[in-house]
Amino acid sequence: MNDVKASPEMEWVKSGEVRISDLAAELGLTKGTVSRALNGYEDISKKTRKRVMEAATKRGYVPTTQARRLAMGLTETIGLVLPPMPSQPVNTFVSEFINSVSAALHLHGYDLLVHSANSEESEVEPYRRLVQSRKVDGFIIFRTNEKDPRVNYLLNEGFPFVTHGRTARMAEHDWFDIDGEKAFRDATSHLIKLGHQRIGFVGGGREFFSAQLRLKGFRAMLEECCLEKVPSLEQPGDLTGQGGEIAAQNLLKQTRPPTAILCANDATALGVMKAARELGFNIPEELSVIGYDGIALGAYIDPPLTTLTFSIEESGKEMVNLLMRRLKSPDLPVISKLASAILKLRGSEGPPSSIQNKYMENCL
Amino acid sequence: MNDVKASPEMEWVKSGEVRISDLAAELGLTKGTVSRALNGYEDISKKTRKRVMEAATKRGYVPTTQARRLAMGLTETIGLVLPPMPSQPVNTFVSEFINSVSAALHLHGYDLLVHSANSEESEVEPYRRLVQSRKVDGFIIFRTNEKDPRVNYLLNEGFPFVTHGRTARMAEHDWFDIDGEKAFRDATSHLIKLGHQRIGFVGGGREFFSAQLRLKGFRAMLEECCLEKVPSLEQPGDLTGQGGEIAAQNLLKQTRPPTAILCANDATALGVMKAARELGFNIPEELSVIGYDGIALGAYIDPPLTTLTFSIEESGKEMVNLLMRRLKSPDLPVISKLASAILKLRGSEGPPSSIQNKYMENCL
DNA sequence: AACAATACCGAAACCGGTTTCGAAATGATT
DNA sequence: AATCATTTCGAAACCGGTTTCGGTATTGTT
Repeated sequence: MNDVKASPEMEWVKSGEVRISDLAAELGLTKGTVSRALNGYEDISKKTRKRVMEAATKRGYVPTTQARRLAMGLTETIGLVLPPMPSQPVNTFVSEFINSVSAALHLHGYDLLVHSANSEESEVEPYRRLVQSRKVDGFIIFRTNEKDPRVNYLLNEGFPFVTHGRTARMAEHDWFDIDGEKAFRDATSHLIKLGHQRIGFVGGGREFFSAQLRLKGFRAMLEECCLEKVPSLEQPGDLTGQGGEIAAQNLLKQTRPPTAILCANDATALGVMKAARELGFNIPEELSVIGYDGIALGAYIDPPLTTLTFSIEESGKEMVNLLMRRLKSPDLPVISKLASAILKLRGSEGPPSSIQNKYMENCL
Repeated sequence: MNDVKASPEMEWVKSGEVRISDLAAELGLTKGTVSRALNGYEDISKKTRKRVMEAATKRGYVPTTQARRLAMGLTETIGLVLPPMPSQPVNTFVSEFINSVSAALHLHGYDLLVHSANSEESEVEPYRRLVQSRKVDGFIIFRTNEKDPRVNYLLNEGFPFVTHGRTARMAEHDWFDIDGEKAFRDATSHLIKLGHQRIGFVGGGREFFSAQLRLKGFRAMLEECCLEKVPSLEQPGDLTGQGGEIAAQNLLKQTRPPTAILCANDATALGVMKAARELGFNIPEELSVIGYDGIALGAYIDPPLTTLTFSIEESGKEMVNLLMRRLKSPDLPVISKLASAILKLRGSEGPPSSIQNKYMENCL
């Protein structure tokens, strides 16, 4: 509580108007001595240290960040570049992620610099600028692609960073990810146990590594349960609601539509549900839908969206931990952390309708 | 296109390894001269300037930001503190807002520092820290309260900032806001023209100035259309889905429930719709619902949510413009900008059912 | 009491830029 | 060719801190 008392006689003290040289002059010391006193050097007598610290708090001295950082040769700042936003209906992830990253960084005395990507220029340009102008010490990267130019650039530069999501070069950099493969194995298994035999999948573009892994988990569980892989039931998407709509139409207009659809994310799932409604499919009676992301809003739609959820706060924290470790000792071997998503049942899935079930039995 | 050619012979040049003194030495000049040459001072001959600039681009020289800022006595950084997030289902506003603010700042050569608020400490503490350590030149504040401690603190300090939303002291600071009053006049008028006579309202807490203004618009239009103000039809909320649910239950369990409900934001509207479904009200046949925020996701639910929408991108841009103006000339009179929201009809509203309508006529 | 060891602080360099001031070189003027 | 005005650049201070190094003053040892 270094609050300046608001006594009437005391004129208002503007914050941060006092410099280290002012303090030094006032105390009859040199600024070097003041600096060492405040930073806990051992070669300062307890008496002077006390004198200095008291004067510092009394005068409300706070070192100028820019100067300190210049002298120490670091920025204590981490960069986060927002990928250009295609009209994604549900960007709740981004703000929560920023929030948790920022909070975690703060614990280490670091700041978060948020930069937006200009969609007209190269994807790596913002990174290049931030590196060259030495505005940041490291990066937090999310929404990785399998072959990610940002990762390539930073690896080439030898610049510290951590990704949220794996990449083709994941052996060369620290990363944090959600085990989407396992998540989709779980979700697929859940549907199969409910009795579903024809399960559709709406993925993300080939460029999204995580979406590929989710597809992989889906396929793996199908195979494990001896269900044949039907190519027409695997539809590509783009992780948006619109993409979900289109994919759902492709799936549901087939002569033998699936009784359940797994979606690579919640936005896609919302699009799928919309298309399903419009085509007259009741959810979950005639069609089960499961998403991925755990957006809170999924609980408010009808029926509430069953989804795979994970802790964004944990993601942020873990990534910051990885990055801080890397900054402290750049030569440590790369490490990674895989967290798991859990299936949050909310009601958009259920057993397939008996009619379809019988139909299926006849076919097999 | 200052890209380093990736010719095989050329060894990879790490970015930002060359300092201004290196350049100066290489050119046989002093760093002062190099600095002035690069910054377009008139007292440098065209020949030397050309020589310097060529050497700079060739060697990939980019001035170290920290040093430049220290020397020039500014941070070129704007702070944005994320308010502690209550479990708001739809935070899409925040990320879009950050994105647009960041992009706009970048055009002016400014960076965006995002800080998260620790809910355990005072609301102004993050601001105080950023001001005292001189990490930012100004602030972007959003989600203002009528009596806002952050605004009080910064006004007291004489520190530049712009708010998104009005406050009790709006005459003393620059602000940008959406005309929520007019927006709710429009929405109310729309419902009345559809034939609604009993219209419910779910607001935000008293602390949210903007929510109060929306209520004001609602009341004004009721009065203008000679509809009596029914206190029980005005329910408080907290701008969350849960708050919407509770408020809707209070409204719909009344003996004469409203035929339409206006909500202070979309999150609330989603909660209202959920509660309405659970109580057996069909939307929009038996109950019209209108929200505010224009979240894209509203288009994917059933029925699609009619809402008042505005451009977040414009908000960000305008606020940055106001702030830049303030930084450039601190003594200019305060100005403000009011943008308008437009009613986006998507289907969650319609004429009241005839039965209720007749019932109303009897009563009047 | 003389000497070595230690505690404590001042002086100065440094981080990497910007900006002011003055001097030297150049050009123009008569 | 001498004088004055300009052009052009070097020197140095400065921004506000941190850190190294060395010199006193003090303490401890015999």
